[in-house]
Amino acid sequence: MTAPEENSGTCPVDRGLMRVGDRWSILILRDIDRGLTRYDQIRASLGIAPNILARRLSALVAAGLIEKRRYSARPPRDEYLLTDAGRDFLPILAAIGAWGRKHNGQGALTRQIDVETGKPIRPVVVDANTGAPLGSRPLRFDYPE
Amino acid sequence: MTAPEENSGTCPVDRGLMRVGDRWSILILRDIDRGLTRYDQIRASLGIAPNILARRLSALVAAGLIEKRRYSARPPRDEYLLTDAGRDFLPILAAIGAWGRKHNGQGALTRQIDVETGKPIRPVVVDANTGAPLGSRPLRFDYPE
DNA sequence: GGCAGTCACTATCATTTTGCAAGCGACTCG
DNA sequence: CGAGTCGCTTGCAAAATGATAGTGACTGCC
Repeated sequence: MTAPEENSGTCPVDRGLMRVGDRWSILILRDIDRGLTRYDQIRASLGIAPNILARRLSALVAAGLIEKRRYSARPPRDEYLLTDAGRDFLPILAAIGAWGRKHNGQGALTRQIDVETGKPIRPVVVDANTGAPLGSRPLRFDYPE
Repeated sequence: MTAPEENSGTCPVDRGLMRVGDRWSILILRDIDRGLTRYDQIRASLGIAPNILARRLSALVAAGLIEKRRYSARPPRDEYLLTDAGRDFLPILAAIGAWGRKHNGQGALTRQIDVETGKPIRPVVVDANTGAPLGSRPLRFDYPE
């Protein structure tokens, strides 16, 4: 993928997508969050080819979203854990999930439940300054320099 | 991309990614939101090859995220506009942008400004039930049937 | 009318990425 | 010792992507 021309490099969305980028990576993060931290667990869950999974995992490690940790020395076994950057990405997953449920959501779907209230969460993106959901107030773009 | 095995079809994240899926599509949505609604505007902004852009645009139309509208009959000219589903996706873009800024953000980056307050927005994903940012309270997954 | 120019593509072909299937090395368990 | 599990790698076919060139519909200008 070549570099953009006009808007080169100044878009934070592009910066974000450079690091996660494809569908498999995002589904892998979801699985690790669900507790599927081992290679074969993820492979079985996603039905992904082994070479592809290996490539995606090392790309995610290189991008700093997950890390590989040895949890057993004697059979040598590793698991993949989210880094801080990876954990920071999880709310976006939830927002994508809410969108998917709304616009593509026939049939039974998995949900996330708030443990304290017992209710399914309803992820919404808000502006932390005003508390208003994005889309409810007018915005403008601000381009640097 | 083949179908997942174990977790087949019940994940709303997967449902969402089926429709947007790749990096170009997401960058196209961003550009349309910025007001670049015409083919050549988007092509120049992204530096994308014309055949790829045409394919992505028709995929986004087929997925119901954008629509093609003729705004001039006499030179026949069309523009691409966001549908409701497409507009619903924009807050996720903002959240991805916030993540990109935080974890990959050296150099000047574009921002979105709240027109009323004049301040840059700070997108955060919260649970609409509790108002708490995701990640601040324990959650569990709930699988159907 | 003829010619240059714009816009929105399509066609062709090379390159890259993805994905299936098979195999492999380290180890455990019986 | 032999079968089985886990976490991959290798080889190769198929599909997607991307660079480049060209096309058709029109406008505007001599």
